Amino acid sequence: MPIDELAKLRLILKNQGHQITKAREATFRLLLHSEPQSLNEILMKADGQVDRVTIYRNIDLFEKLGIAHRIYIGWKYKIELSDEFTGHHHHLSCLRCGKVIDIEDETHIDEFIQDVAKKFGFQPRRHQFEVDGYCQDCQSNE
Amino acid sequence: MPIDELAKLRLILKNQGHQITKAREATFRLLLHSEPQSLNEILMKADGQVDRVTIYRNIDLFEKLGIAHRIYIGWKYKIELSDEFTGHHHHLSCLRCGKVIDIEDETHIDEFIQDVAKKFGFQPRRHQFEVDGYCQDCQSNE
DNA sequence: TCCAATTTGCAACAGAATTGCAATGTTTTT
DNA sequence: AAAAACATTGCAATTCTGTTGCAAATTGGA
Repeated sequence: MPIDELAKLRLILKNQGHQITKAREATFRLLLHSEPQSLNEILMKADGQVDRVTIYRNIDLFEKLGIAHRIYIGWKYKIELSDEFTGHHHHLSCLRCGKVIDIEDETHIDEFIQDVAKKFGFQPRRHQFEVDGYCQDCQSNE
Repeated sequence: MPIDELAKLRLILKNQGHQITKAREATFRLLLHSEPQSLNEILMKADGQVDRVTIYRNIDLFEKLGIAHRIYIGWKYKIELSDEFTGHHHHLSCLRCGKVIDIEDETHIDEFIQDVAKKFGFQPRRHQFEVDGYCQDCQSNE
């Protein structure tokens, strides 16, 4: 029984006092079940169904509501749905072919954050961890 | 006896077949002994000594040669000289006051990267790790 | 269904980064 | 040390990315 992701979206919007609109659902669908995408890729896929500006605005809103967030891969950022929809994870991104591998083990990272936070009296809120390199396929013909 | 950073720069440029120019040295000096800076901050500091475009181009070159690199803090990116000049490290950045704390212990992170890389046959080249949260001073009056 | 409030799309704008090219500076060769 | 060969710079113009103002359309609630 797959959870209805759209229902979740509607719930979040409603609970936070925002309207449920076609454009928002469409924007959400552009992100759903997809690798992290650049804004440009998203705009391409949208191709006029939803206006450029509206997509920007709705993704901003999604970020504010914690529905989506940016990750930084190589030079650029990409958008992906947030932990609630995809589970918290990090990425290995290939510098050559651009492939993105999701990685999930948090143990080491959490440990590390705890250590460091304690040392500096810092209160961590979120973290970002990205590894760039070459994927199996791209190592030979690098 | 402090290492002459400029000499190091010249060596790298020369070895890779690039010219040593006033503009490149000036651009380098803008980065030296400084917190990570936004491109804008760099352009301000440069203030016409070196042309905007030239700074863009030289920082690109520095990135390609591994002399400098971008880090992402909050939404924006900043430029800093790379490990060879500053030592590899990560950052705790305060979401409220913007303060950046450098952190250095790598043990946990390196371990983790080794584990994961092995699992996926991935060849890591560089990694990025940023923690956002609230620094000691900003926790009370958050 | 009607009204108030929010959201959307368009057009215009602003800022960041890139490109083409002539002028300049750097390196190599003699 | 001068000339030739090549790389780099600065400027103007352009492209790309993201934002703003506002009228028209859509949404949610009575």
